[in-house]
Amino acid sequence: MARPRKPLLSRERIVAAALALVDAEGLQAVSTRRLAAELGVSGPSLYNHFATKDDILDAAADTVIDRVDLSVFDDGTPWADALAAWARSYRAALAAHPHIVPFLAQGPGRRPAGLRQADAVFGAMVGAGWPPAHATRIGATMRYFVAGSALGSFARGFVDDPDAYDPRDYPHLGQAHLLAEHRRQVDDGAFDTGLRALIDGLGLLYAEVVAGA
Amino acid sequence: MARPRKPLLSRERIVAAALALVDAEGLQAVSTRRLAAELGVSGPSLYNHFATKDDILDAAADTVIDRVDLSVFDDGTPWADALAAWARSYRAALAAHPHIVPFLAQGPGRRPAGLRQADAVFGAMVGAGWPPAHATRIGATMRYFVAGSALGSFARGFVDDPDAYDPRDYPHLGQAHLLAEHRRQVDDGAFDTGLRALIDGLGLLYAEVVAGA
DNA sequence: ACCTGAACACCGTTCAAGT
DNA sequence: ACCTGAACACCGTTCAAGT
Repeated sequence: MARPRKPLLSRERIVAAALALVDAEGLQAVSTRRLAAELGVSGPSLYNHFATKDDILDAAADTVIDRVDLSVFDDGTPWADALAAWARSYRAALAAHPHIVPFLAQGPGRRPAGLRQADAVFGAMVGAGWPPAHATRIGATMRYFVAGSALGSFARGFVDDPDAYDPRDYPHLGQAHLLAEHRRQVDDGAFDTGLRALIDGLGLLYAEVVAGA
Repeated sequence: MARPRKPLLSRERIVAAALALVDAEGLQAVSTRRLAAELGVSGPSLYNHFATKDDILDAAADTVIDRVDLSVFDDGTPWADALAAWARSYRAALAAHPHIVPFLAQGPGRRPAGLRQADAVFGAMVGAGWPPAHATRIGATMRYFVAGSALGSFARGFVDDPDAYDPRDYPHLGQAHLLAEHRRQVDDGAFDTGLRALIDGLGLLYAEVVAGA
């Protein structure tokens, strides 16, 4: 049919279809031909709107990050509570699209939402009295923890096959295979415990660096 | 030449060559044909020793994790110091092979070293008096943080092209493009700050959960 | 400007054939 | 048992051709 009078595709439609496909069938289901088929066009058509396949996935990942709630950094919430609320919103945004997390992990790429996030955290921490160098590190630290927990949690977990390991090799993990079942609870618990420890630890540092001196 | 009298390949040789190739040229340089060429054989030969390409990369990743020093969990080091030493050794092991980190992030797969690690941490924390549920969470929390920081640090960082973002979009990150340059320092600082906060926060929790009650 | 089919240079993996 | 070349069913991407 060659060129239609009204474009069949748009960046928005492509990104939405890519994210839907990732959600439904996982990252490896996304090939340019498959994605194009999903959109009712042929493979090369996508290259009229994006330079590469990775750019498409970057844009999809950006829409995920863009749903993270940053309003707590702007509404007078105390810094420690704001960090905790942000971390929970961040985790929830990733949990809503677990299959794209491993792609996100491959590097920030060209994703403006990540920068907006870094900017909001940095501004709020400096506003709360943290020295700029600390503000940068705090934002990064929280990202590390949330990203790491998302990977550990949502990326497929421990081997489900109990025969995969001999309990004698892991004296303390006698029922380790149960972890596959109870994984979600372990992960949620670890996230809560770690988040609390991080925030409390930063509170101690704040007393020393900002309130003290 | 068909079958040689002495095998040309072994799992060890394949894994070593795979890790060397990942280190030298990155994950995407590893194709079965390329890896086989590096070993002086043809592509399909690898399938006599591994079922899939991912199994090869899993084995390579396992050798990386296997270099993490777990001795601090067995030599009477106080639990908090042991956790910190382990985290630093873990980070150092990943930093030595930065290009394999994104693969590691795709899930634990079949990597016994990861289980040995979880077992050692769990055993030491329980030995220090932590309730088992907490011991599990602490191990996971630390893994989240180290893995997240490795991804944030070693996976290629912020966009290096200053034109990629308009400073007006990120009011607090005026010289954000400098982050590319100073990234290593920021990452190391964030790791130190985060690790300290985590350990200190866990210390508070310990006082409440174990020492108190 | 935006879509198409054909084509290029790859992939991971299977398999029959060789020793 | 362990290697080979040929083959299958794919890839991401380019490009000339069509409107």
